[in-house]
Amino acid sequence: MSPVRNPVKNAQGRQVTMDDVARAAGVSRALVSLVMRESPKVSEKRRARVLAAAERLGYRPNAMARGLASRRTHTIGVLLNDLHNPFFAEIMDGIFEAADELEYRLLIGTGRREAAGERRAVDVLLEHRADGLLLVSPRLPLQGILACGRGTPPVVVGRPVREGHVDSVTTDDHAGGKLAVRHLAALGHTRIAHIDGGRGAGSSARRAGYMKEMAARGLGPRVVSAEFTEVAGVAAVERLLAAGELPTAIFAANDLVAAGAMDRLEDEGLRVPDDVSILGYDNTFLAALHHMSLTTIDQPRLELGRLALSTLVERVDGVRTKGVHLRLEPSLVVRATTGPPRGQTFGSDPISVVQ
Amino acid sequence: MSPVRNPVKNAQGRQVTMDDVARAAGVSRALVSLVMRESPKVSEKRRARVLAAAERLGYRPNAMARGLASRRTHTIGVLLNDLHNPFFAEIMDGIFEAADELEYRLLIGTGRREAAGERRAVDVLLEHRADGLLLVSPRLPLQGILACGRGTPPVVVGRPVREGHVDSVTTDDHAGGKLAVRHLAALGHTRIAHIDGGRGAGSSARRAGYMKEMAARGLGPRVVSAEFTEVAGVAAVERLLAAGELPTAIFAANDLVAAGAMDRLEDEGLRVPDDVSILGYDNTFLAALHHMSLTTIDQPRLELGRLALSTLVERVDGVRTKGVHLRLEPSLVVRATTGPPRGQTFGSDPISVVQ
DNA sequence: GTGAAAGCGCTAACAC
DNA sequence: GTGTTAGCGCTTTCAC
Repeated sequence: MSPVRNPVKNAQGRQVTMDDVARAAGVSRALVSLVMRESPKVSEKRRARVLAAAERLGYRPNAMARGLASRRTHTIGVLLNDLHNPFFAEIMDGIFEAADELEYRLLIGTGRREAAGERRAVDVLLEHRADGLLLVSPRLPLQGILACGRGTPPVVVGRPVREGHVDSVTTDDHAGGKLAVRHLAALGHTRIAHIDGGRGAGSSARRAGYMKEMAARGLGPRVVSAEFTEVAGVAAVERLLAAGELPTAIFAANDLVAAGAMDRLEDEGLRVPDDVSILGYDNTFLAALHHMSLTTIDQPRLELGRLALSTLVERVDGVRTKGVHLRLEPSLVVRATTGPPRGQTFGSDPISVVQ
Repeated sequence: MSPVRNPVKNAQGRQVTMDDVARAAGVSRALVSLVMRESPKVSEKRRARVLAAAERLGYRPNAMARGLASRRTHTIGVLLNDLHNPFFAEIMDGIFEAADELEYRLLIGTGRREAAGERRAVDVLLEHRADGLLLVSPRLPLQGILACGRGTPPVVVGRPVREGHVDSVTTDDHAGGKLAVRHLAALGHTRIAHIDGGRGAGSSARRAGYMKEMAARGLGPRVVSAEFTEVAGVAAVERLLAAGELPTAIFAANDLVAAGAMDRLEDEGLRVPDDVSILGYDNTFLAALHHMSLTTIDQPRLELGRLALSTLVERVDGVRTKGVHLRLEPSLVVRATTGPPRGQTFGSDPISVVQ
């Protein structure tokens, strides 16, 4: 394990360059370049000489010069919105993993949760000549996304995009919404409300799935509009309470909303799941916290991130030219916050996975 | 709000360059360069002409070429370890905020939680000629950190570093540990155990603070070794249980550990805080979840990240040459998981902030 | 204020 | 296998 090397200065007080290494090793600069790029057509003897000289001088290739000359940066620009939501942190985990494996660097920009900020952030990523763009649940209008398309391939994760040659990787949120209703209905619930995620990515599909499955079962839907935060969950339950329309089960837009909803209910002296069942979405580590033990719809977050990055790299490397739209399947994870409605013993085992 | 522009091709099928803009505007390339850098010594008329031409052609400056020529990238390399822990996600928030404001880009590398991985990641950041290095709770041995020092200034956040000209930004964890004991002792506890964070950053200082304050009060310490995760918290309580040495209060290394500990206790039929009080560390959003409502020691996470970045930029910009070691004060946040020990009504109000 | 010329450190043809 | 020669797109003296 050699120590971390570092761009050291040469005699002239500048950083060490290939020329310095070439001179020290008594070869030409081109040869050094070949060695650095691990070309097979260099004799073992010279390769060793060059490597030794590089090590001795503390040479470190200059990625910018390399990028300028080769027109490839091996850098992926990532547009990120909201690190607060653990869902995104977990997607980033997958992105990091795949980037590491495929030897790509990550340049990360954030849009401060506004479309205008995102535009500026994308601008910056493009100025750095990222080889590709990874847009994580962007708020950016679709048009802006498409504009990125010329020159630098984009892939959107977490938000369905059908148009253009923009790749996308998502979870089937419509199916997820249906899954949620099916589970609750199977437990015997008929009054199932949905607290939605407003204009957040994936929200409308989840809501549509909910609506569809409710209708299919002849149940009356009840949607409370909110957004993807805990406080929104609290407020939504407040409205339900105020309207005197408390359902026996609530399908929340995501785990954070579910947490907020649950808190508010418990404040009211209501018990989960005895009085009201709660179902979340995402299956972030939050839901898995033993203390929370939230029944939820799982999105394969790591896989989502990994797939997004590798899909992008395929495109960047020119392995593929056709657009793809990958859609992963959500799944139900039953924990402790859902059960049969009050005074009803439904089915055999309420804690079973219902597809 | 103009649409996202993008490096468009010129007549020769290459990206649009300054030369193209210069030609289109009927000026020299140097003039375009001045305009792009917002130099004041360009006539208003020409400036407008150049800007219009650039806009029309979809010109976007090439950050690599710029970096090569100017020897400044306006990019900060960030070494990140563990996005899982919300503590780091919240620090990143602060870093992003400050970077945005100071117009610096963030190149982010991750070490896969091992020192060797970190070394490689730092290598990459250095190859990209980041202007400075931000090391977030690095596992890297100190020597490696110091090696980074020549050429590229580093600042470490979340881990105390006294040597060399390495800047650091931390919370006073020693004080935090004392704060924790004081609160619990003031509530009347005498059997206070500490589940520590093992070799994690900040762990030893928290433990030392705990030890010191316990000794100062003539109390016998009890430390269970663990790490900064929920499962470690579960396991630690398990050991306490197995040893038949359950204390009346537990000071956990961080909020995740506290969550794990709490779960395990409740599984055992014990109630928090009636049977055992629990105190966390970090004050991540997790602790604030109403459902959790964890008493904890607050680290100013956003401030930590912001300060780290601005400190680094000061150094990069040459505003400062002396090393600094900033240490922020932790503070106690009382919520619902601490109270007087069983059968004891201590003091006037158990839910008061005790310094 | 403006333009010409010389690099920044590297890759990529192409000869040998 | 190895060296030579042009650039990559920009900044930066330095004259004018």
